[in-house]
Amino acid sequence: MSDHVLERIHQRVKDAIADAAVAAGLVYSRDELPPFVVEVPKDKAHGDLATNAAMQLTRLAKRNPRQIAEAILEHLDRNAAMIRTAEIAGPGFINFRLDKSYLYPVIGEVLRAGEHYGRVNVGGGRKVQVEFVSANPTGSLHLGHARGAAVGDALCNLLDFAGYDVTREYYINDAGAQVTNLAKSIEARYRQQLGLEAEMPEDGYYGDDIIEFAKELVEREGDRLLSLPDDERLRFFREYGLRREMEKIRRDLERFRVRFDNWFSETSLYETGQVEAAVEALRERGMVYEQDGAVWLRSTAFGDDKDRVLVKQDGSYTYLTPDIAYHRDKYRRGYDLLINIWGADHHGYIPRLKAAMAALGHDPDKLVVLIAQMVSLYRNGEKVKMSKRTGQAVTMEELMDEVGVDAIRYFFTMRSMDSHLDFDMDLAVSTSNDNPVYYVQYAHARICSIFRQAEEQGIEIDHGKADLTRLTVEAEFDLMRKMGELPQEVADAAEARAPHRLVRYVYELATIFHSYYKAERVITDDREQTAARLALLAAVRIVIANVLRLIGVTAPERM
RNA sequence: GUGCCCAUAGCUCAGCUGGAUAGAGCGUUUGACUACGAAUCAAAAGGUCGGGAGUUCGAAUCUCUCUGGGCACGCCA
Repeated sequence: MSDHVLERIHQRVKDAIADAAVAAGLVYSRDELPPFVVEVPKDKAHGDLATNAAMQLTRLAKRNPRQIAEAILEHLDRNAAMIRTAEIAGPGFINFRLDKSYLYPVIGEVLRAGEHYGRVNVGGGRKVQVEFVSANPTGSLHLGHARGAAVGDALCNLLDFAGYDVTREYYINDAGAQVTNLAKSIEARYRQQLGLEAEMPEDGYYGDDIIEFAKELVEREGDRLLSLPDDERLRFFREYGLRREMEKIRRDLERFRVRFDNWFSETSLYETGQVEAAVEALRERGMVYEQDGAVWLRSTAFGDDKDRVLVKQDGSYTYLTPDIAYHRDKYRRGYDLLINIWGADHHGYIPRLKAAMAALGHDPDKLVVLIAQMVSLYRNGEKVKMSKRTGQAVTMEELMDEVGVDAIRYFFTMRSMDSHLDFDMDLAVSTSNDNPVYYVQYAHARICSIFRQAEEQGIEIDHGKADLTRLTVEAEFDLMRKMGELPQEVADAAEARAPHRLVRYVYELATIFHSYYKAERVITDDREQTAARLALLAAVRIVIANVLRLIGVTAPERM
């Protein structure tokens, strides 16, 4: 039994239908009933609640849906669930109208729960780890990372709100060839800053950040580094580069309001011998073989299209091997669920990683990889090209400077991960009426404004005393119903791992509010009605603020 | 060639664990500021849900197939 108002009433209606179906002889017992839903119909003309029960029963009862619906209605106990009218519609839906007073308790529930309103426990305290962003420390975070950060953090907030025990993790690829490349890139830039001839390495990093680091080094160290022995110099650039890149990444993410619980270093896997141990573990399980001087993983035995090399001919590991060790470590840390958020360009990597986990004897279904599709940036109506070679890319920092964190997070969270996203700079920057971020925030600010007004007029605010039956306007019931749906919305969005649903929800709530605000005056001479309306809006304000918080957007009191 | 994602209004996208007349924003057109904030509201026009076949009481949603686009297919990372 749920402790949320709306779910309770849904359940009562559902029980009444089930009892009626038994009483009508459609089934012998409630256990035999096929699954059916009681939900708020999309079209308000269809009443407060509707059920597809009659349609679901067609096969079992061997009658047409409308006849079944009639039989159910004949035996329905309307008093049990505040049902005023029940009628058959369309192909066999039963539409219910309830005594509107069933919605009033929503307000009290929201006001009591406050910032916790909407919290549910579908997660049951299960431990879930979400790994996201995990950008290589070889350059600045850019647009794609920003999407991963926004969606990942919103998903974490959502899962937490849905009753999961969430850990946010960032995997730092601070070992491997790309870090050597970083060191060489910095060295080349350093020499260039000193006015020397220097070629960038083959797969060098061309970002402005690297040039900045080189300038810093010239200022601080002069040309001293040139005289260091080769290996020592490279190590210096490597460590300096890693440190500075990670500092910048942490700073950008902090500013983006994303905080990680763990920063997991790839290097640490080598230091603790876990990479070797992972290969050994696979070997013991008979999952590897040697061929052409390399060590191969039998990933085809677990659904991959080809076997994968773990140890190259030259004795070094492939990119996959430490990643296997890393995910093996995750499994061993005892999470119930592991979620990775990756960019679409890595999706081909999923089968081999899952195969490796299966080869280690882990349940591959515990690892869920969510793919966020690519982002295209538009500016002045034109697509902005991004190039790794020339270092041309819009960084997350520039984006935050130009657009602001609220707008970026809202825009990236509002779309499904599955869809390619066109990020329109001009729209996101605009403070005009076509920017949906402000639409929702404005609703919140407007409510705050009403309360400031009430305070100025010396109106006593005590929501507990308010007579809610003074709320009789249609839009008021719409607001209550919408607020009452939040717990279910959170549960559904969490189950679907779809934070963008929250954005949709809060936008719709804001729409109902704006419309209501325009049509009805809150503060009037009618003190009783004013008190009731203030109680309602206090609740709406809480719900908007809660959902905005989940998607990482602020709820300003004035704008 | 193979795999994954996508195709819904002029544009950008929801809706996809099957349900009623397919929705929203932008853009277009028409209205609303002498009352709590017009970053707002009211209304209109706009659709063969990429094509075809199948599954069933019912398909934008599930299956197959074709077309078109994106991304991947290394002893790179």
